[in-house]
Amino acid sequence: MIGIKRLAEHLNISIGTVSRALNNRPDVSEETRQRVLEGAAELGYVANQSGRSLRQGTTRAVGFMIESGADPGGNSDDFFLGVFDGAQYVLGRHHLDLVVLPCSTDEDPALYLRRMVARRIVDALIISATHREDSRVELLSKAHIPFIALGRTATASDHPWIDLDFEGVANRAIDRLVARGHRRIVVGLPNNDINLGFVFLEGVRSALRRHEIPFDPSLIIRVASSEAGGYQLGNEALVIKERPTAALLIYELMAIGLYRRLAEAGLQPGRDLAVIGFRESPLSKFLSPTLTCFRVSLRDLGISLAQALLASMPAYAHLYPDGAVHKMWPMELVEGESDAIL
Amino acid sequence: MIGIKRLAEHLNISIGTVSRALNNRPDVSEETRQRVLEGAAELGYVANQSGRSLRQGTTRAVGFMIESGADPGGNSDDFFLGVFDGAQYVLGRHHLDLVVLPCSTDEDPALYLRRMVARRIVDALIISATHREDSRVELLSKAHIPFIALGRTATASDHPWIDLDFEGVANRAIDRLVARGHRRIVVGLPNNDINLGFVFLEGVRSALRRHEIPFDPSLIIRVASSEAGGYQLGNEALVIKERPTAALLIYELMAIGLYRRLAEAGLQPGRDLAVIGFRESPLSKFLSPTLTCFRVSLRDLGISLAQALLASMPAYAHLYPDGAVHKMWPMELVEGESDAIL
DNA sequence: CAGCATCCCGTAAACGTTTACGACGATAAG
DNA sequence: CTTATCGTCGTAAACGTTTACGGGATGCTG
Repeated sequence: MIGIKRLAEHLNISIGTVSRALNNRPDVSEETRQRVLEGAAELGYVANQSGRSLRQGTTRAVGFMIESGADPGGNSDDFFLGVFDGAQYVLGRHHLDLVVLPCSTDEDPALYLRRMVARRIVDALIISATHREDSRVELLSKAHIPFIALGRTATASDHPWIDLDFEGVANRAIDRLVARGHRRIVVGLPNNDINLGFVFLEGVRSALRRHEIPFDPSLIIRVASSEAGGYQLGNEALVIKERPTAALLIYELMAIGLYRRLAEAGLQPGRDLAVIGFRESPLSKFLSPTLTCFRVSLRDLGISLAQALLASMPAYAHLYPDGAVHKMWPMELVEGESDAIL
Repeated sequence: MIGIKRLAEHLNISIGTVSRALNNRPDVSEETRQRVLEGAAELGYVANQSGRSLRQGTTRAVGFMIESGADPGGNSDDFFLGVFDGAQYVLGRHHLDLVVLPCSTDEDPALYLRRMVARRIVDALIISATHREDSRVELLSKAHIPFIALGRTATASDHPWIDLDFEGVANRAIDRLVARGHRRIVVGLPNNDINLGFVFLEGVRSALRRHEIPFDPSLIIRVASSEAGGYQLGNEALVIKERPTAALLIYELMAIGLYRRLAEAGLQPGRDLAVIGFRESPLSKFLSPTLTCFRVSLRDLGISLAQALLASMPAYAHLYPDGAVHKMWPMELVEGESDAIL
């Protein structure tokens, strides 16, 4: 593979000048710059990032960490692809590449991330699925590595984050169900310590308080964020004495499982049990009955994430003067047939 | 961030010795090696990959390219996560990291890949969704960059690839439908030049030939690999004179759309139209009626891909003496209710 | 005791960039 | 004519590693 040295002697120019020409520095004549660019194209020269990183202490790439192994199927993955798309759009304008870092199964995620930064694979990070107490945000903050979290932590500190407004949305969902006459509402939460579960629950409790409905802990059911979890939730919900009339599910996959369990019991969602699920997915409107849920505009979310990340990177902060962001991301109600009037 | 030099003077050892100790070279005493390891742990030293890459000409990472923007929702993405998981398992044993390279929307994929290798982001590549004529395999072959393709190309040459056995599976599906009395079978193919569409069609034609059923081009319908595409396929299928009695769909998302279109026409899949879809996804068994489809063990596929890739990398080839691989990946029938007897 | 092999370890070059610094010629100002 | 300014370019150091090479100490053999 050809380096800058070979390119320089091919053109009979010093390598310093070649470098300056390629990097659009001012102190090189327009004529030689053209020669250099043509020569580079001709020889197929592309800068070796190792050398560049070593000198500049910076790689032009940011990492996006997804949770792959941990919770398979937990998020139907149009989510990530949509967010990617937006983030990549913004980062691409700055010639930054976006690489995806899978969550290694047998390594501490925080250490893995530190390693990827120290190895100069990426300069900055987008992390998602933050847990209640998340070792990643602690380590990244302490190490002063630029990052943004999709999701808060319990001790939401001063690092930049954007979080889906699960609290607000839980409130609106409860309002809607109560307005339709429901008072016993079962709530499906994830059975791990992912933070949005707690946020969601908080929203439910505050809404119930507003409507002066006593909080019944037996209506809170924690299951896997999967179809199987939804099925199990159905199992547990059906044996609750004083049967609930509505269900609020934090993942749309749970809805599929719940639908199935209800069908087995000869019950029909939307008639025998009102169902509201988060988040809208490609499935939602092909379920029967169609699922009432909340939509988040994925691409815009990715764009905002990338912008907030850039704002927290010293080299780009001046372009995004709003500074590091703490933002609640709104979600929009999508009416389906699954939450009937009592 | 602390480098090897600081670590060396902290220990009063030369940096050469420190490097040798960390890399498990033989010519360093066991005692000093221990001291070095302890010191590294104490100071939190982790090798800078830029320096290492520059010296060795190698980064310990391989890239996995997915198609993100091009065909949104084309593959429901449990597919990629499953394959990842397997690939990462194998690569991790060799201390290789796996990074995902999204398919940039506004850049030629082949050039993008070349850039990622030249920039020393990755050493080798796994590419997927190969097209009929794929500029990526041409460029990567020519540049002697180690890679493996998930999917053949039209001019399937001597580069390593693993391909889902769409031809065999098309044969089995046709056999099954014919055995159940169907003779007019509509086939849903993707409307781009992704190679598996052609392979699939080839399988269909050979099966029809075996059963001495004339090939009717009007039964081949090319649509987007999405739910919307399936709906459109339904539109077109319903107006075919001499109505087909069965449908073979290359993507399971098409099945959802087709189901919907049939419902609107008052028809029921599995009774009025037999449906077989590829590939099994989390959805398949929650459709009603459940979808007959074919299963591929994703994790094993990822494992095989990684092994074949390693076999084609000079530094690892000796560990996988089977050499570069051309392999057809088997798929297993999952019986559902959607392909009725005529 | 000379000679030799062995075991460790230090020295320094090399990888491909970027960039501070200085040099050179040409032009403008005094 | 001298001096300052400016535009352009070459030189060389630096980034953090790895590794070929050589050298000193030690033990062994003859």
